[in-house]
Amino acid sequence: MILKLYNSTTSQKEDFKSISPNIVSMYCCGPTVYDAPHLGNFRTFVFYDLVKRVLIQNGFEVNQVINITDIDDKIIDKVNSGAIGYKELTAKFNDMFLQHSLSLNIQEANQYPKTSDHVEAMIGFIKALIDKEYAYNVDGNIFFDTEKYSKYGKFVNIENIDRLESEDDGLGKKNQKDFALWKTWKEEDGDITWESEWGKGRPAWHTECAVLATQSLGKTIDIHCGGVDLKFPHHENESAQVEALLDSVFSNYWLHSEHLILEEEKMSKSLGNILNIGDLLNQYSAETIRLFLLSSHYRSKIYFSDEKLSDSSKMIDKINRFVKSVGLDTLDHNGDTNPSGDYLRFVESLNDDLNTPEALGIFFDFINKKNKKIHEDSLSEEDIEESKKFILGFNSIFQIIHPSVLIDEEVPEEVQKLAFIREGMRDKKNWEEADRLREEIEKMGWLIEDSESSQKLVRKK
RNA sequence: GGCGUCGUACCCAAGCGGUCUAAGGGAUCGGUUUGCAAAACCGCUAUUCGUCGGUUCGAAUCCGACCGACGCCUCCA
Repeated sequence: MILKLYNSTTSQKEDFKSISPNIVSMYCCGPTVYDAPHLGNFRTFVFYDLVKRVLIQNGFEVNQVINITDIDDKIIDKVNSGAIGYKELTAKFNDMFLQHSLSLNIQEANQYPKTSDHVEAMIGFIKALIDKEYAYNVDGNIFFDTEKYSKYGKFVNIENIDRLESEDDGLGKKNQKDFALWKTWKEEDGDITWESEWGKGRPAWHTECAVLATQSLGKTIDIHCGGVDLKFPHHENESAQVEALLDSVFSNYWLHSEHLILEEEKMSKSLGNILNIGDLLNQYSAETIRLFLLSSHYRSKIYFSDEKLSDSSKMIDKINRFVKSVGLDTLDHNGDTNPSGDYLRFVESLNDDLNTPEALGIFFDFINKKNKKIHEDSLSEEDIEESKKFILGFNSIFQIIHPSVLIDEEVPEEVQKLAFIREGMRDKKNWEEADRLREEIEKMGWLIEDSESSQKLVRKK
Protein backbone atom coordinates (compact mmCIF):
# COMPACT_ATOMS: atom_id res chain seq x y z
CA MET A 1 0.00 0.00 0.00
CA ILE A 2 1.24 3.45 -0.84
CA LEU A 3 1.71 6.10 1.78
CA LYS A 4 1.03 9.59 0.56
CA LEU A 5 2.34 12.64 2.32
CA TYR A 6 1.82 16.31 1.57
CA ASN A 7 5.16 17.81 0.80
CA SER A 8 5.43 21.52 1.56
CA THR A 9 8.06 22.05 -1.10
CA THR A 10 5.69 21.01 -3.88
CA SER A 11 2.41 21.80 -2.12
CA GLN A 12 0.95 18.47 -3.05
CA LYS A 13 0.59 14.93 -1.87
CA GLU A 14 3.38 12.68 -3.01
CA ASP A 15 3.95 8.96 -2.78
CA PHE A 16 6.40 8.37 -0.01
CA LYS A 17 9.64 6.64 -0.88
CA SER A 18 12.38 6.24 1.65
CA ILE A 19 16.04 6.51 0.82
CA SER A 20 16.81 3.11 2.33
CA PRO A 21 14.26 0.38 1.73
CA ASN A 22 12.84 -0.08 5.21
CA ILE A 23 14.26 2.71 7.26
CA VAL A 24 13.05 6.28 7.54
CA SER A 25 15.09 9.11 8.95
CA MET A 26 12.99 11.84 10.44
CA TYR A 27 14.06 15.13 11.94
CA CYS A 28 11.58 17.08 14.01
CA CYS A 29 12.08 20.58 15.32
CA GLY A 30 11.76 20.28 19.06
CA PRO A 31 11.22 22.73 21.87
CA THR A 32 13.25 25.70 22.97
CA VAL A 33 13.57 24.98 26.64
CA TYR A 34 12.93 28.34 28.24
CA ASP A 35 9.33 28.05 29.38
CA ALA A 36 6.48 25.64 30.00
CA PRO A 37 5.14 24.18 26.76
CA HIS A 38 1.58 24.93 25.68
CA LEU A 39 -1.11 22.98 23.87
CA GLY A 40 -0.09 24.40 20.51
CA ASN A 41 3.44 23.10 20.94
CA PHE A 42 2.05 19.71 21.75
CA ARG A 43 -0.26 19.70 18.80
CA THR A 44 2.90 19.60 16.75
CA PHE A 45 4.61 17.04 18.95
CA VAL A 46 1.58 14.75 18.77
CA PHE A 47 1.68 15.27 15.02
CA TYR A 48 5.28 14.03 14.95
CA ASP A 49 4.13 11.02 16.88
CA LEU A 50 1.36 10.42 14.35
CA VAL A 51 3.76 10.53 11.43
CA LYS A 52 6.04 8.11 13.18
CA ARG A 53 3.30 5.66 14.11
CA VAL A 54 1.88 5.62 10.61
CA LEU A 55 5.34 4.96 9.20
CA ILE A 56 5.74 2.07 11.61
CA GLN A 57 2.34 0.77 10.61
CA ASN A 58 3.65 0.77 7.05
CA GLY A 59 6.47 -1.48 8.09
CA PHE A 60 9.22 1.10 8.36
CA GLU A 61 11.79 1.31 11.05
CA VAL A 62 11.90 4.96 12.07
CA ASN A 63 14.99 6.78 13.18
CA GLN A 64 13.60 9.92 14.73
CA VAL A 65 15.53 12.87 16.05
CA ILE A 66 13.94 15.65 18.05
CA ASN A 67 16.31 18.44 18.94
CA ILE A 68 16.36 20.42 22.12
CA THR A 69 17.22 24.06 21.60
CA ASP A 70 19.04 25.28 24.67
CA ILE A 71 20.95 28.18 23.20
CA ASP A 72 18.59 31.00 22.39
CA ASP A 73 17.82 34.67 23.00
CA LYS A 74 14.87 33.92 25.24
CA ILE A 75 16.90 31.60 27.39
CA ILE A 76 19.55 34.25 27.78
CA ASP A 77 16.93 36.86 28.66
CA LYS A 78 15.52 34.64 31.34
CA VAL A 79 18.89 33.83 32.84
CA ASN A 80 19.70 37.52 32.81
CA SER A 81 16.59 38.30 34.76
CA GLY A 82 18.47 36.58 37.57
CA ALA A 83 15.73 34.25 38.72
CA ILE A 84 17.36 31.07 37.61
CA GLY A 85 20.69 29.73 36.35
CA TYR A 86 21.32 28.56 32.80
CA LYS A 87 21.78 24.86 33.53
CA GLU A 88 18.89 24.79 35.94
CA LEU A 89 16.55 26.57 33.55
CA THR A 90 17.26 24.41 30.53
CA ALA A 91 17.22 21.17 32.52
CA LYS A 92 13.89 22.08 34.05
CA PHE A 93 12.07 22.65 30.79
CA ASN A 94 13.84 19.83 29.05
CA ASP A 95 12.53 17.46 31.68
CA MET A 96 9.10 19.00 31.49
CA PHE A 97 8.97 18.46 27.75
CA LEU A 98 9.94 14.81 28.09
CA GLN A 99 7.53 14.24 30.91
CA HIS A 100 4.54 15.70 29.08
CA SER A 101 5.52 13.77 25.98
CA LEU A 102 5.38 10.63 28.04
CA SER A 103 2.03 11.59 29.55
CA LEU A 104 0.58 12.08 26.09
CA ASN A 105 1.74 8.67 24.94
CA ILE A 106 4.21 10.12 22.52
CA GLN A 107 6.73 7.48 21.55
CA GLU A 108 10.25 8.27 22.52
CA ALA A 109 12.53 9.55 19.80
CA ASN A 110 15.82 7.81 19.11
CA GLN A 111 17.80 10.91 19.94
CA TYR A 112 17.21 14.25 21.62
CA PRO A 113 20.38 16.15 20.80
CA LYS A 114 20.93 19.40 22.65
CA THR A 115 22.36 22.42 20.90
CA SER A 116 24.87 23.13 23.63
CA ASP A 117 26.45 19.70 23.25
CA HIS A 118 27.33 20.30 19.62
CA VAL A 119 28.68 23.82 19.37
CA GLU A 120 32.05 22.57 18.13
CA ALA A 121 30.38 20.89 15.20
CA MET A 122 28.43 24.07 14.47
CA ILE A 123 31.60 26.08 14.41
CA GLY A 124 33.11 23.62 11.97
CA PHE A 125 29.99 23.79 9.82
CA ILE A 126 30.06 27.58 9.70
CA LYS A 127 33.75 27.55 8.90
CA ALA A 128 33.11 25.25 5.98
CA LEU A 129 30.41 27.58 4.69
CA ILE A 130 32.81 30.52 4.92
CA ASP A 131 35.43 28.51 3.05
CA LYS A 132 32.95 27.85 0.30
CA GLU A 133 32.10 31.56 0.31
CA TYR A 134 28.51 31.01 1.25
CA ALA A 135 29.02 32.97 4.43
CA TYR A 136 30.79 36.15 5.45
CA ASN A 137 31.98 37.81 8.60
CA VAL A 138 30.88 41.26 9.73
CA ASP A 139 32.40 42.25 13.06
CA GLY A 140 32.26 38.74 14.42
CA ASN A 141 28.75 38.03 13.20
CA ILE A 142 28.65 35.43 10.47
CA PHE A 143 25.92 35.70 7.86
CA PHE A 144 24.76 33.41 5.13
CA ASP A 145 25.01 34.99 1.70
CA THR A 146 21.67 34.31 0.07
CA GLU A 147 22.82 35.85 -3.22
CA LYS A 148 25.33 33.05 -3.62
CA TYR A 149 22.76 30.35 -3.18
CA SER A 150 20.54 30.30 -6.23
CA LYS A 151 17.87 28.04 -4.80
CA TYR A 152 16.89 30.31 -1.95
CA GLY A 153 13.10 30.58 -1.76
CA LYS A 154 11.89 27.05 -1.40
CA PHE A 155 9.09 27.96 0.95
CA VAL A 156 8.41 31.58 0.23
CA ASN A 157 7.96 33.97 -2.60
CA ILE A 158 11.33 35.62 -2.61
CA GLU A 159 10.07 38.92 -3.99
CA ASN A 160 8.34 39.46 -0.71
CA ILE A 161 11.57 39.56 1.08
CA ASP A 162 13.23 41.68 -1.53
CA ARG A 163 10.59 44.26 -0.96
CA LEU A 164 11.71 44.56 2.60
CA GLU A 165 15.28 45.21 1.62
CA SER A 166 15.09 48.82 2.65
CA GLU A 167 14.63 47.93 6.27
CA ASP A 168 18.22 47.14 7.03
CA ASP A 169 18.73 46.06 10.60
CA GLY A 170 22.05 47.79 10.94
CA LEU A 171 24.17 44.67 11.26
CA GLY A 172 25.94 45.20 7.98
CA LYS A 173 24.33 42.39 6.07
CA LYS A 174 24.79 42.42 2.31
CA ASN A 175 21.15 41.57 1.79
CA GLN A 176 18.13 41.93 3.95
CA LYS A 177 17.35 38.23 3.56
CA ASP A 178 20.82 37.14 4.65
CA PHE A 179 20.64 35.49 8.03
CA ALA A 180 22.94 34.89 10.96
CA LEU A 181 24.83 31.65 11.43
CA TRP A 182 26.86 32.91 14.35
CA LYS A 183 26.05 35.75 16.70
CA THR A 184 28.91 37.62 18.26
CA TRP A 185 29.09 37.97 22.01
CA LYS A 186 27.21 40.81 23.64
CA GLU A 187 27.43 41.84 27.22
CA GLU A 188 24.01 40.45 28.10
CA ASP A 189 25.09 37.02 26.88
CA GLY A 190 27.25 36.70 29.98
CA ASP A 191 28.72 33.23 30.28
CA ILE A 192 26.51 31.72 27.65
CA THR A 193 29.15 31.91 25.00
CA TRP A 194 31.69 29.83 23.12
CA GLU A 195 35.11 30.55 21.66
CA SER A 196 35.57 30.49 17.93
CA GLU A 197 38.07 31.83 15.47
CA TRP A 198 35.73 34.78 14.93
CA GLY A 199 35.75 35.53 18.62
CA LYS A 200 33.30 34.73 21.35
CA GLY A 201 29.70 34.13 20.45
CA ARG A 202 27.08 31.48 19.86
CA PRO A 203 25.47 29.64 16.99
CA ALA A 204 22.20 30.96 15.61
CA TRP A 205 19.04 28.92 15.53
CA HIS A 206 18.95 27.90 11.87
CA THR A 207 22.50 26.63 12.06
CA GLU A 208 21.78 24.70 15.22
CA CYS A 209 19.11 22.62 13.53
CA ALA A 210 21.06 22.26 10.29
CA VAL A 211 23.99 20.77 12.15
CA LEU A 212 22.02 18.60 14.54
CA ALA A 213 20.02 17.15 11.68
CA THR A 214 22.91 16.34 9.39
CA GLN A 215 25.09 15.14 12.21
CA SER A 216 22.54 12.69 13.52
CA LEU A 217 20.87 11.61 10.29
CA GLY A 218 23.24 12.33 7.43
CA LYS A 219 23.32 14.74 4.53
CA THR A 220 19.92 13.79 3.16
CA ILE A 221 17.06 12.87 5.42
CA ASP A 222 13.71 11.41 4.50
CA ILE A 223 11.34 13.61 6.42
CA HIS A 224 11.70 16.95 8.14
CA CYS A 225 8.79 18.10 10.29
CA GLY A 226 7.78 21.24 12.08
CA GLY A 227 4.96 23.66 12.73
CA VAL A 228 3.88 25.88 9.81
CA ASP A 229 5.41 28.93 11.36
CA LEU A 230 8.82 27.36 10.90
CA LYS A 231 8.52 27.10 7.13
CA PHE A 232 9.96 30.51 6.72
CA PRO A 233 12.49 31.56 7.64
CA HIS A 234 13.66 28.68 9.79
CA HIS A 235 13.36 25.75 7.43
CA GLU A 236 14.23 27.84 4.43
CA ASN A 237 17.45 28.88 6.11
CA GLU A 238 18.23 25.50 7.53
CA SER A 239 17.85 23.95 4.13
CA ALA A 240 19.83 26.65 2.35
CA GLN A 241 22.86 26.10 4.56
CA VAL A 242 22.90 22.37 4.25
CA GLU A 243 22.23 22.27 0.55
CA ALA A 244 24.78 24.96 -0.16
CA LEU A 245 27.46 23.24 1.82
CA LEU A 246 26.82 19.60 1.07
CA ASP A 247 25.38 20.08 -2.38
CA SER A 248 22.64 17.62 -1.55
CA VAL A 249 18.92 17.62 -1.06
CA PHE A 250 18.56 18.23 2.66
CA SER A 251 15.20 16.57 3.10
CA ASN A 252 13.03 14.71 0.61
CA TYR A 253 9.80 15.53 2.38
CA TRP A 254 8.86 18.55 4.46
CA LEU A 255 5.79 18.15 6.65
CA HIS A 256 4.19 21.05 8.48
CA SER A 257 1.37 20.97 10.96
CA GLU A 258 -1.12 23.80 11.32
CA HIS A 259 -1.66 26.02 14.30
CA LEU A 260 -3.89 25.76 17.26
CA ILE A 261 -6.01 28.88 17.50
CA LEU A 262 -7.14 30.39 20.76
CA GLU A 263 -9.20 33.56 20.95
CA GLU A 264 -8.88 34.10 17.21
CA GLU A 265 -5.12 34.00 17.26
CA LYS A 266 -2.53 31.31 17.13
CA MET A 267 -1.50 30.14 20.54
CA SER A 268 1.87 31.60 21.20
CA LYS A 269 3.92 32.71 24.11
CA SER A 270 4.66 36.08 22.63
CA LEU A 271 0.95 36.76 22.13
CA GLY A 272 0.27 35.60 25.65
CA ASN A 273 -2.76 33.45 24.80
CA ILE A 274 -1.49 30.25 26.22
CA LEU A 275 -2.99 27.05 27.48
CA ASN A 276 -0.28 25.38 29.43
CA ILE A 277 -0.17 21.69 28.66
CA GLY A 278 0.55 20.79 32.27
CA ASP A 279 -2.57 22.62 33.45
CA LEU A 280 -4.63 21.01 30.76
CA LEU A 281 -3.44 17.57 31.76
CA ASN A 282 -4.81 18.26 35.21
CA GLN A 283 -8.18 19.04 33.73
CA TYR A 284 -8.47 16.44 31.02
CA SER A 285 -7.08 12.99 30.48
CA ALA A 286 -4.13 12.61 28.16
CA GLU A 287 -6.34 10.44 25.96
CA THR A 288 -8.93 13.21 25.66
CA ILE A 289 -6.29 15.72 24.68
CA ARG A 290 -4.77 13.37 22.14
CA LEU A 291 -8.11 12.66 20.55
CA PHE A 292 -8.99 16.34 20.49
CA LEU A 293 -5.76 16.99 18.64
CA LEU A 294 -6.20 14.10 16.24
CA SER A 295 -9.83 14.71 15.33
CA SER A 296 -8.84 17.45 12.95
CA HIS A 297 -6.50 16.97 10.04
CA TYR A 298 -2.96 18.05 10.82
CA ARG A 299 -3.01 20.64 8.05
CA SER A 300 -6.17 22.33 9.35
CA LYS A 301 -6.31 24.88 12.06
CA ILE A 302 -7.88 23.81 15.30
CA TYR A 303 -9.92 26.38 17.16
CA PHE A 304 -9.67 25.55 20.79
CA SER A 305 -12.78 25.09 22.89
CA ASP A 306 -13.70 23.23 26.03
CA GLU A 307 -16.71 21.89 24.21
CA LYS A 308 -14.48 20.05 21.77
CA LEU A 309 -12.53 18.54 24.61
CA SER A 310 -15.72 17.32 26.20
CA ASP A 311 -16.87 15.90 22.85
CA SER A 312 -13.58 14.02 22.68
CA SER A 313 -14.07 12.72 26.15
CA LYS A 314 -17.49 11.35 25.20
CA MET A 315 -16.07 9.73 22.13
CA ILE A 316 -13.55 7.96 24.30
CA ASP A 317 -16.32 6.74 26.57
CA LYS A 318 -18.04 5.22 23.58
CA ILE A 319 -14.85 3.56 22.40
CA ASN A 320 -14.09 2.26 25.88
CA ARG A 321 -17.52 0.75 26.21
CA PHE A 322 -17.00 -1.05 22.96
CA VAL A 323 -13.58 -2.26 24.06
CA LYS A 324 -15.16 -3.71 27.17
CA SER A 325 -18.08 -5.29 25.45
CA VAL A 326 -15.77 -7.10 23.11
CA GLY A 327 -13.68 -8.33 26.01
CA LEU A 328 -10.30 -7.05 24.95
CA ASP A 329 -7.68 -8.11 27.47
CA THR A 330 -4.47 -6.57 26.15
CA LEU A 331 -3.37 -3.45 24.34
CA ASP A 332 -0.21 -5.04 22.98
CA HIS A 333 -0.32 -4.76 19.27
CA ASN A 334 1.63 -7.47 17.53
CA GLY A 335 0.95 -6.13 14.06
CA ASP A 336 -1.36 -9.02 13.29
CA THR A 337 -4.25 -7.23 11.68
CA ASN A 338 -5.54 -9.39 8.86
CA PRO A 339 -7.05 -6.39 7.18
CA SER A 340 -10.76 -6.72 6.74
CA GLY A 341 -12.71 -4.31 4.62
CA ASP A 342 -13.19 -1.72 7.32
CA TYR A 343 -9.74 -1.97 8.78
CA LEU A 344 -8.27 -1.69 5.34
CA ARG A 345 -10.21 1.51 4.75
CA PHE A 346 -8.96 2.78 8.08
CA VAL A 347 -5.34 2.17 7.10
CA GLU A 348 -5.91 3.69 3.68
CA SER A 349 -7.21 6.87 5.23
CA LEU A 350 -4.14 7.21 7.38
CA ASN A 351 -1.96 6.49 4.40
CA ASP A 352 -3.69 9.26 2.51
CA ASP A 353 -1.70 12.04 4.10
CA LEU A 354 -2.59 11.05 7.64
CA ASN A 355 -6.31 11.62 7.40
CA THR A 356 -7.09 10.97 11.06
CA PRO A 357 -10.64 12.41 10.99
CA GLU A 358 -11.65 10.10 8.19
CA ALA A 359 -9.95 7.14 9.87
CA LEU A 360 -11.82 7.94 13.06
CA GLY A 361 -15.10 8.03 11.18
CA ILE A 362 -14.41 4.59 9.75
CA PHE A 363 -13.61 3.25 13.19
CA PHE A 364 -16.85 4.60 14.62
CA ASP A 365 -18.75 3.24 11.71
CA PHE A 366 -17.28 -0.14 12.52
CA ILE A 367 -18.18 0.20 16.18
CA ASN A 368 -21.76 1.03 15.25
CA LYS A 369 -22.00 -2.04 13.09
CA LYS A 370 -20.74 -4.32 15.82
CA ASN A 371 -22.83 -2.64 18.49
CA LYS A 372 -25.84 -3.35 16.38
CA LYS A 373 -24.91 -7.02 16.34
CA ILE A 374 -24.37 -6.95 20.07
CA HIS A 375 -27.81 -5.46 20.45
CA GLU A 376 -29.27 -8.17 18.24
CA ASP A 377 -27.26 -10.72 20.14
CA SER A 378 -25.68 -11.94 16.94
CA LEU A 379 -22.05 -11.10 17.53
CA SER A 380 -19.97 -14.04 16.36
CA GLU A 381 -16.54 -15.20 17.44
CA GLU A 382 -15.20 -13.84 14.17
CA ASP A 383 -16.77 -10.48 14.91
CA ILE A 384 -15.04 -10.44 18.26
CA GLU A 385 -11.69 -11.33 16.76
CA GLU A 386 -12.08 -8.76 14.04
CA SER A 387 -13.05 -6.13 16.57
CA LYS A 388 -10.10 -6.86 18.79
CA LYS A 389 -7.69 -6.57 15.91
CA PHE A 390 -9.25 -3.35 14.71
CA ILE A 391 -9.14 -1.87 18.17
CA LEU A 392 -5.48 -2.75 18.55
CA GLY A 393 -4.62 -1.39 15.13
CA PHE A 394 -6.60 1.74 15.88
CA ASN A 395 -4.95 2.22 19.23
CA SER A 396 -1.48 1.71 17.84
CA ILE A 397 -1.99 5.01 16.03
CA PHE A 398 -4.38 7.01 18.18
CA GLN A 399 -3.27 5.80 21.61
CA ILE A 400 -6.42 6.81 23.39
CA ILE A 401 -7.38 3.64 25.21
CA HIS A 402 -6.11 3.72 28.74
CA PRO A 403 -4.88 0.34 30.03
CA SER A 404 -7.16 0.69 33.04
CA VAL A 405 -10.13 0.25 30.72
CA LEU A 406 -9.21 -3.41 30.39
CA ILE A 407 -9.40 -4.02 34.08
CA ASP A 408 -12.65 -3.96 35.95
CA GLU A 409 -12.07 -1.68 38.85
CA GLU A 410 -12.68 -3.25 42.20
CA VAL A 411 -15.99 -2.08 43.61
CA PRO A 412 -15.64 -0.89 47.20
CA GLU A 413 -17.25 -3.16 49.72
CA GLU A 414 -19.63 -0.47 50.90
CA VAL A 415 -20.90 0.12 47.40
CA GLN A 416 -21.27 -3.59 46.84
CA LYS A 417 -23.26 -3.89 50.01
CA LEU A 418 -25.65 -1.12 48.97
CA ALA A 419 -25.99 -2.64 45.54
CA PHE A 420 -26.85 -5.96 47.11
CA ILE A 421 -29.55 -4.37 49.22
CA ARG A 422 -30.87 -2.58 46.16
CA GLU A 423 -31.04 -5.85 44.33
CA GLY A 424 -33.28 -7.13 47.10
CA MET A 425 -35.47 -4.06 46.94
CA ARG A 426 -35.85 -4.53 43.21
CA ASP A 427 -36.88 -8.12 43.72
CA LYS A 428 -39.50 -6.92 46.13
CA LYS A 429 -40.45 -4.20 43.65
CA ASN A 430 -39.74 -1.59 46.24
CA TRP A 431 -38.79 0.91 43.55
CA GLU A 432 -38.66 3.92 45.78
CA GLU A 433 -36.06 2.41 48.04
CA ALA A 434 -34.18 0.94 45.08
CA ASP A 435 -33.98 4.35 43.43
CA ARG A 436 -32.86 5.95 46.64
CA LEU A 437 -30.05 3.44 46.93
CA ARG A 438 -29.11 3.99 43.32
CA GLU A 439 -28.76 7.68 44.08
CA GLU A 440 -26.70 6.98 47.11
CA ILE A 441 -24.40 4.73 45.15
CA GLU A 442 -24.06 7.40 42.51
CA LYS A 443 -22.99 9.85 45.16
CA MET A 444 -20.23 7.42 46.00
CA GLY A 445 -19.02 7.60 42.43
CA TRP A 446 -20.65 4.54 40.87
CA LEU A 447 -23.33 4.25 38.23
CA ILE A 448 -25.67 1.32 37.94
CA GLU A 449 -26.54 -0.25 34.63
CA ASP A 450 -29.34 -2.74 35.09
CA SER A 451 -29.78 -5.67 32.85
CA GLU A 452 -32.49 -8.28 32.97
CA SER A 453 -30.78 -10.56 35.43
CA SER A 454 -28.24 -8.41 37.21
CA GLN A 455 -26.89 -4.95 37.79
CA LYS A 456 -23.55 -3.69 36.64
CA LEU A 457 -21.53 -1.11 38.49
CA VAL A 458 -19.61 1.38 36.42
CA ARG A 459 -17.23 3.97 37.74
CA LYS A 460 -18.67 7.43 37.30
CA LYS A 461 -16.57 9.80 35.19
C1' G B 1 1.03 46.16 1.26
C1' G B 2 2.83 41.15 -0.82
C1' C B 3 2.13 35.85 -0.51
C1' G B 4 -0.66 31.72 1.27
C1' U B 5 -4.43 28.59 3.73
C1' C B 6 -9.39 28.15 4.98
C1' G B 7 -15.18 29.15 5.13
C1' U B 8 -19.59 22.14 4.85
C1' A B 9 -25.93 21.04 9.67
C1' C B 10 -27.21 23.60 16.37
C1' C B 11 -21.57 22.56 17.52
C1' C B 12 -17.21 19.80 15.73
C1' A B 13 -15.38 17.54 11.27
C1' A B 14 -14.30 14.36 6.57
C1' G B 15 -15.28 14.54 1.45
C1' C B 16 -11.90 18.03 -3.18
C1' G B 17 -15.21 16.78 -10.81
C1' G B 18 -20.15 11.83 -11.36
C1' U B 19 -21.08 6.11 -6.49
C1' C B 20 -22.87 13.21 -2.54
C1' U B 21 -30.66 13.52 -2.33
C1' A B 22 -22.62 15.06 1.66
C1' A B 23 -19.01 10.10 6.30
C1' G B 24 -18.18 10.16 11.43
C1' G B 25 -18.61 12.44 16.50
C1' G B 26 -21.26 15.63 19.96
C1' A B 27 -26.13 17.82 21.00
C1' U B 28 -31.65 17.90 20.54
C1' C B 29 -36.22 15.53 19.82
C1' G B 30 -39.16 11.02 18.88
C1' G B 31 -39.19 5.40 19.24
C1' U B 32 -37.43 0.21 20.99
C1' U B 33 -35.67 -1.65 25.66
C1' U B 34 -36.28 -0.64 31.17
C1' G B 35 -40.46 -0.65 37.10
C1' C B 36 -38.11 4.19 36.17
C1' A B 37 -33.22 5.23 34.63
C1' A B 38 -28.42 4.15 32.48
C1' A B 39 -26.16 1.68 28.42
C1' A B 40 -27.38 -0.15 23.63
C1' C B 41 -30.32 -0.01 19.23
C1' C B 42 -33.76 2.51 15.48
C1' G B 43 -35.38 7.17 13.41
C1' C B 44 -35.58 12.72 12.65
C1' U B 45 -32.27 17.28 12.20
C1' A B 46 -27.67 20.27 5.15
C1' U B 47 -31.80 18.71 -2.08
C1' U B 48 -27.30 21.69 0.51
C1' C B 49 -21.62 22.91 0.93
C1' G B 50 -19.62 31.86 2.76
C1' U B 51 -21.95 35.14 -1.46
C1' C B 52 -22.44 36.13 -6.63
C1' G B 53 -21.05 34.81 -11.40
C1' G B 54 -18.44 31.35 -14.95
C1' U B 55 -16.44 26.51 -17.06
C1' U B 56 -18.64 21.55 -17.72
C1' C B 57 -23.29 16.72 -20.05
C1' G B 58 -22.27 17.03 -14.62
C1' A B 59 -19.34 21.21 -9.13
C1' A B 60 -19.17 21.23 -2.15
C1' U B 61 -15.19 19.79 -5.37
C1' C B 62 -12.28 23.66 -11.20
C1' C B 63 -11.94 29.29 -12.51
C1' G B 64 -13.06 34.64 -11.26
C1' A B 65 -14.87 38.48 -8.12
C1' C B 66 -16.52 39.79 -3.45
C1' C B 67 -17.20 39.07 1.93
C1' G B 68 -15.17 36.80 6.37
C1' A B 69 -11.33 34.06 9.45
C1' C B 70 -6.36 32.74 10.15
C1' G B 71 -1.16 32.47 9.03
C1' C B 72 3.76 33.92 6.88
C1' C B 73 6.81 38.16 5.33
C1' U B 74 9.93 39.77 12.78
C1' C B 75 10.88 35.63 17.97
C1' C B 76 7.38 31.53 17.55
C1' A B 77 5.14 24.54 17.19
